[in-house]
Amino acid sequence: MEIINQEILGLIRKHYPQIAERALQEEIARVGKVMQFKEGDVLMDYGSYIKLVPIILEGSIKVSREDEEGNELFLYYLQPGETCSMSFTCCMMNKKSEIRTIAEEDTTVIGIPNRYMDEWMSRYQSWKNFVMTSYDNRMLELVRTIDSIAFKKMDERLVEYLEKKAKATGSKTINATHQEIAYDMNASREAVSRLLKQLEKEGRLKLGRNRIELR
Amino acid sequence: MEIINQEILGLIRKHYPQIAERALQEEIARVGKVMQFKEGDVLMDYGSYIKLVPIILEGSIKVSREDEEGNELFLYYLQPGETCSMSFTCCMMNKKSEIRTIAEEDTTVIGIPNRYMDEWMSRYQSWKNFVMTSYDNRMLELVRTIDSIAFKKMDERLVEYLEKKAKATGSKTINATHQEIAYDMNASREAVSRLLKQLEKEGRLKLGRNRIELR
DNA sequence: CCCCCAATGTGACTTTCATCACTGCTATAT
DNA sequence: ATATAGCAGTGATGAAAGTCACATTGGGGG
Repeated sequence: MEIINQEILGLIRKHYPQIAERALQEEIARVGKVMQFKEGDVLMDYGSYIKLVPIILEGSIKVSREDEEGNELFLYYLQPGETCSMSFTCCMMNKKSEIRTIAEEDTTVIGIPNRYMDEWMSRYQSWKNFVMTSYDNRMLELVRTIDSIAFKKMDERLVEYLEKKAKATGSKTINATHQEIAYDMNASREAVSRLLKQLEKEGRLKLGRNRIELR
Repeated sequence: MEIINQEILGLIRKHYPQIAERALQEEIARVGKVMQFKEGDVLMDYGSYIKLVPIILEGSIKVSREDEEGNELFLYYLQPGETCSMSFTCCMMNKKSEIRTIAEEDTTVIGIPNRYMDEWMSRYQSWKNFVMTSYDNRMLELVRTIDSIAFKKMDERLVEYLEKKAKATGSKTINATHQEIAYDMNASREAVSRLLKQLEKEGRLKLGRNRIELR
């Protein structure tokens, strides 16, 4: 007999109030596999198959996309209370991953084996709602990403990027090189550097080596 | 007592083989409201609320996004056998629409009142799978749209656009002005004209007034 | 403490595309 | 048949951002 991990149960209750059924909470704590990732760890890469859907308990996960030539583009962050919608069907239909997920900071997730995904959909109202809402939130996030790259100039996009990154890590200080930011935005390092300098002149942030302090 | 529309039932069986349960097929035909749209009709606009989820039987629907300043961007087409995932939660949670959908050609859809959406999810395995797969396909489509605008230049994007449009209408001849194409791509008319001319020089298409013939 | 190297800053030039201003074409309604 | 309005072609110019080349800087390891 498996023992319910009380700590996990507490984290689920804290971050997933929308998962109301006690029986479901307990089932998640019982069958879910707790996984810890260090900053920079790759959870999922292009073309990889996954068997567990990650439900995020602590930390944050960066989701990005890469084309054939290796150009990369940051899509969005996943935070506690969220899950990777891309994984659902990936899991359920045994499809290859279309995205890459990397731990933005030290992160704890609970992996749900895919057979439960499906079973719970029929059995628990709140699980079904959770899954549906997750899909919808991700769609909306993707549409906002499209807005950004289709309608906005680099300076606006950069500000958005920095704000999202700050929010994801919960700190006004961002640790990243201009080159890393440029990769995420699919831009050139020089352009990012010049725009950051401009933002510093406007007093909106302060630059340091490997460090950006937002106001 | 309502009568099952045999024609609708036939169309459902034809375009939605994945909806296997006979009882579900019949229920769709019974409670669904058949709606006809003419080319150019707006099914759903920004900020509008919808009460019916459209399941496409015939024709095709153009889905696009507009920003605050009125810049527009084509996202993807919906075809028979597909549904508007954006509508699910829009419907179920009474949210405003984030997108605009326009009939690309004369189109027949069957509208499912939202209370059934939810009920069927628990009751019919194939409906649940259909909904989940739809979400996933749309996500993938959005990611491909992102690839396009983030990684590709106008010429490639234009070719992709033309190919999608031809596929959606099932014809190698596209009826559209350069201005309309420019709107969809969030580009300038002149740029579209010049690139089309270039493609014509390369022998990849033939230009006419309001008309583009693909090879 | 100094060296080294990765990170950052900067100028010059190019490419892509938008914008503007105008010309010319073609279908159709009177 | 002609006027006209919407469509399409074209050149000039400019802005945004990429690319290349190189200078400068600052922090950690020897």
